[in-house]
Parts: sequence; C-alpha cells; structure tokens
Amino acid sequence: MVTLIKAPRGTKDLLPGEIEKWHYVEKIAREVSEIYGYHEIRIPIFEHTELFQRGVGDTTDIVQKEMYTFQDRGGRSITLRPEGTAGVVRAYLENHLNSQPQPVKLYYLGPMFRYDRPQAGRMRQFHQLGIEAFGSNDPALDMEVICYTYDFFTKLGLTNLRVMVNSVGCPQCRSNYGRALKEFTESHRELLCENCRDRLERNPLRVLDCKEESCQRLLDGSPDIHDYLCNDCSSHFQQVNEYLNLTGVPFEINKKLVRGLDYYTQTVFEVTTVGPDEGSLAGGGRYNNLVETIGGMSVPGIGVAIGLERVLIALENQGVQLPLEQKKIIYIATAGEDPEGKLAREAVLLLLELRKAGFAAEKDLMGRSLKAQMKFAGRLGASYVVIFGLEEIQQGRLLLRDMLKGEQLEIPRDGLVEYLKSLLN
RNA sequence: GUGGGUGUAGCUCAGUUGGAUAGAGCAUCAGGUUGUGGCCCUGAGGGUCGUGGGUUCAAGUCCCAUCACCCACCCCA
Repeated sequence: MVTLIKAPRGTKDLLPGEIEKWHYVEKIAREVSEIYGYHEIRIPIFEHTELFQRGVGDTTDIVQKEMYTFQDRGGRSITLRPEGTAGVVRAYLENHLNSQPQPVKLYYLGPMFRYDRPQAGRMRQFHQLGIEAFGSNDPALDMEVICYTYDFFTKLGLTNLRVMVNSVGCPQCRSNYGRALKEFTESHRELLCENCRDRLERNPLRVLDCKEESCQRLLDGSPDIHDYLCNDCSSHFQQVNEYLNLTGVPFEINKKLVRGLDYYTQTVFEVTTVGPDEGSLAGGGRYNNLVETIGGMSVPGIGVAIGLERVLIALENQGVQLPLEQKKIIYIATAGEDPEGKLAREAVLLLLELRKAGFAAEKDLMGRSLKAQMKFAGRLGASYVVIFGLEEIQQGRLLLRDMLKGEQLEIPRDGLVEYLKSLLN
C-alpha cells in the first residue's frame, strides 16, 4: 500500500458539517461590511517578499521567523501572505484608488499563512476578515472601524467581549516615549527578561505588553505614554474616545496595548473574550505612514484583522447556536422489480422535474432495495420521500411520505410539484 | 525555536506480571421472505498495533531513536 499523504502541518480540511458555520460567518461579514460601506477586494495570496518586509516591518516576528517564502521558477522571492494589509495597500497604489473619492473603504476575506507551531486557535493556514480605509485621518473613522468589529461579533451572538484601545502616537511621540522608557528602565535593566532587553533597542514600546511578571512589576510607575503624545496625537485620541462613547461599545483604555506590527500609528485596538481564552479575536489600528513606506505617497489609513478560526472557537465556547438553515430534501425511491429499467427512467425524469422546480432532490444511485433506500433517505435527513413502483406508474399516481410524521398519502403524479410547493412554502 | 502529553479499526477506546489467529461499542455495507427509514436482532468488510531499531524463546506490552498529532511558551488572528 502506498503511504497516505496527509494535509501539511497546521492546515486542515473543512468538511460538510463544519463548513456551514463558515458560510454563515462569511454571510454576516458581508452584511456588516455592506452596512458600513466597505467593498470587497480580492488580492493575491502570494506577493513579492519585499512587500511584507517593507510593509509589515523587518523587526517583527512575522517577517523574522514566520513567513512562507520560496523562490518561484523565475528566481523571484515570493511569500504567502501572512496578513492582508500590506497587499491591500499595494493594490490601492497599483490600481490608483487614490484617484477615487476618499476615503476608500475595502474588506477582504481569506486565508493567511504563518509558519508557526500549531496549537489551539493557531494554524499555519488561517483565515481573516479584514477591513482597510484609506485617505482620512478623521477620528470618526477610527471609531467606525472599532464599531464595525464589535458589531460583527455581536451580530454573530458573541458576548463577554473586551475591547481595548490605546494610542501609540506618531513616530515623533514614540521616539520621545521610547527614550523616556529607556531612561526609566536603565537603572534596573537586569530585571528585564532577555527578550525585553533586546526590545528596548529595537522597538522599546514592545516592552510594555511583555507578559513576564518581572517586567510588568518593573513597569509599575513607568512613564505614561499618553504624557508623551504630541498635541495632534493627543487630541486625535481624545476625539476617538469621545466618538466611541457615543457608540455604546464597551471599550476600555489600555495604556500598555502596543500590538506587534511596526506600522501602527496613533490608534491601536484589540478585541478578546473575557472568559476562556481563545487568543485575541481581532487586532487593528491606524497606519498613517504605511502607504508612504510602500509607495512613496502620503495617505493615512486604518484597518482591522479578525481571526475567523478564533471567532468560531469563541462561538463554540459560548455555546452560540448559529441559525443554520438547510434546504428541505425530497428523496425519490422506487419499489419492486424493474426488469426493463422503466422505474429507473421514471425516477430520473422525476428527479429532473423536481430540481427544475427548485427542490433539492435526490434519488438512489447505489442500486439499493426499497428498505435500504428508506434508510438512506432517513440518514440524508430527507423531509419527504416520493415512492413509486410499476403499479403506481400505470395508475398515474405516487406515494408521498412525510418522514417527520411518518405518514404517507397517495397523490396524482401530475400534481406532485404543485403539492410539494404548497407543503414547503 | 523551547517545553509537556498522546499514538491499537473510519471514530471512541479495551488489551492482565511480555505468551497462541489483536477485541468491544459506534459508524459503513448486507440481511431479518412479496413494496417502506428511525428501535431491535444477525452477519460481513475494515488493523504493517505511528515508523525504525534493540532486549527476549516470545513485544501491542520493556528500552532507544524518529515521525505525526494535541497542548503550552514566544508571538499573534
């Protein structure tokens, strides 16, 4: 026997039974996006490696150790997208969307790839819903993106959400604050974890959300980033707060929220659940310099990425029953001997007729006995079974069995479609 | 990249101090006399015991290695 090839580590098949939930979540995603005025964009699943190096940032874990990078046959370095923003920014520039009325508001839905060790809620191929809005620095847009995220979750039925918001300022504020933070930790550097000592040099803000207890203890009484925001950043953040207060979204300000991607400026936010930990459900923020980094033109932007696997896990943990509806199935069964294949032909004709009329119809394809056909119809979850043999054909009638009630009645062959329509509407 | 746990049928698991053709339930398929599902009964198919080595007269069982999966850390969605 040939050895079985399995799906690569960190990937999995979504089978019937599970995929319906995805369809539902995707449906809500599209509905909410439409309500908020975001339009779908489909960008490539792979891009030039350099796009992510420049966009996501060379110092990030994503670029340093998590990218699926390979050479294509033309010798180009290609990377499977680890996130959506960089690609959307590229598409915005490449397609001159800056010449459209601003802001340009886009959403995407699809797989992302990161070379991580898989665990609960973390796959090498995972799926994100994301939105990006370009061309406006209005705090009301920050509010809108956060509100969109919260709305999406609540429409799905999630509760116990924690929405954390912060501002990391512009590069100027950040470098001032970074300096202050370095000074503050200078005297007890040895108390920081190894990782943080490194962070202090590369990206000082990241020290703030370190999970090491010793680091957190040291940070007690550390400088407040909000004291280092310039006037513009400070008032921007204040206005975001004011707008958010109008929305009813239960957010909290977390001064230590930093986020791992280099490109964020000013507003950053993250959504998690309060109870059992599925990891964060969504993260996002403003990136007023990213477009410039990628394309040389200064355009403000803001976005969010929502992890769909984690949303599904949270829904499961919270016992949310999704309203999955499935079409009622009509099964066609034949009874008795069929030496000339007449029953089989009649069954096919009926099948075609039912499907043409819009019903989900099935017939036996396994050459099963009537008993086995009934059993199969039961397993399919068929609502009705149409049964006939040669005798019924001759008399121009059929048996129609209601599988739920376990009752059946005789009806004229010609009236079947109309009768089923009256039953199912 | 680091640490922990688990690998026996499609699934969930038994398998004694090492001992003969490796079992059960569920699932699948077929039957339980003429043409009727769910319950019940009978039967069938399905396993290189993750893989490779070692110890032993004898390994599913003991030892080593390796791989895969799960979980956690880092980080993130």
